[in-house]
Amino acid sequence: MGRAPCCDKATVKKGPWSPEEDATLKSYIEENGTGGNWIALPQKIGLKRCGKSCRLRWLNYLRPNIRHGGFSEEEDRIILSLYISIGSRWSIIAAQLPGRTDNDIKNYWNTKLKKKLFGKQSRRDQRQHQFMRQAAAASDGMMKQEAATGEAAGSSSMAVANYNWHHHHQAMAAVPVQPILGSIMEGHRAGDEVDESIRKLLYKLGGAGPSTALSVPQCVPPMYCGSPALMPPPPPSCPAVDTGTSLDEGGVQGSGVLPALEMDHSFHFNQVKLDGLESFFGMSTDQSMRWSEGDGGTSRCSGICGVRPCHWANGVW
DNA sequence: AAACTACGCAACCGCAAAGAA
DNA sequence: ATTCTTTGCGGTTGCGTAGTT
Repeated sequence: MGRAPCCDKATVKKGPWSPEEDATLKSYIEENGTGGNWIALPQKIGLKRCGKSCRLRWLNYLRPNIRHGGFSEEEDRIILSLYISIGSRWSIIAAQLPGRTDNDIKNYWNTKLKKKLFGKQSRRDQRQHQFMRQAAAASDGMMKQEAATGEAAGSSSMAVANYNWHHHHQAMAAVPVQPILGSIMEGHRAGDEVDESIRKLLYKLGGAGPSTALSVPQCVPPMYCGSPALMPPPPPSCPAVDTGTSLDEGGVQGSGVLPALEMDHSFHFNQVKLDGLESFFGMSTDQSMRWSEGDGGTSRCSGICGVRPCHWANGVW
């Protein structure tokens, strides 16, 4: 038995909205609000539209103070750093950019920003796409682990959503996007721009103490990225997995020193993404982790921890 | 000028979470 | 505690348009 459709697809209108439909929906909501029930709304106002479609139209287009296009450099930076930090959680990213919708940001990322950052090479683009999916899956796994275990008190998503990124990015405003990426690639030097705000955010995201320099092993199964407390014991054959290896000591491309070492946590969280970035820039992949989907959806880490390969599968090293 | 390709954006789809009954 | 409904989200698709051959 299939899933019940949210509306009668035979009678419901699809495709682009007409100005009349827009006007009907807009004027009704402005006068009466949504009534707390999107499903019932279109019938109430005589629109042959699915409730979900109405909601989407309102949120992405008709809502007051919506801005389309014309993303500023600052917005680029915000999107970039949030993407690196939390992945494709567009609604959270949108919450930091007043007037922007998640759909807009998602489209902007997919069509422009990604190319702006990574260049426009189709082969690489494909690899990147694949890598992004894997990275997102890894991030998701981690976030879900946290949610399931009550880590990151108060829910990571909410914490990020409530965080004021403008504050942080005012401090970063002088740094163009490319150099930010560059600094990440060089070992996460963010220089003096890293301020208290991001520390707080990462604390919320990862649950580490606000002044704690995290120590994380270099080879971590995707579902544990960023959650050292949840990790299984290290593989006995993995020399890099000791208790004191933090990223600035060689975690990712080596030697950079981040003033606020709490950043380690965030970057480790996204190490898989950064590894992907390395490959796009033609940097060595020898020491990059390679995530691959195991049989039956099991995530595997085929990491090469410095010297010897280690392997995580099905909950064991 | 026509055919083809790439791009950008709006909208749809399906899943999962949240809330109500 | 369970089931059902609604909402929110992220991924994907489809269409119109601009650019290229």
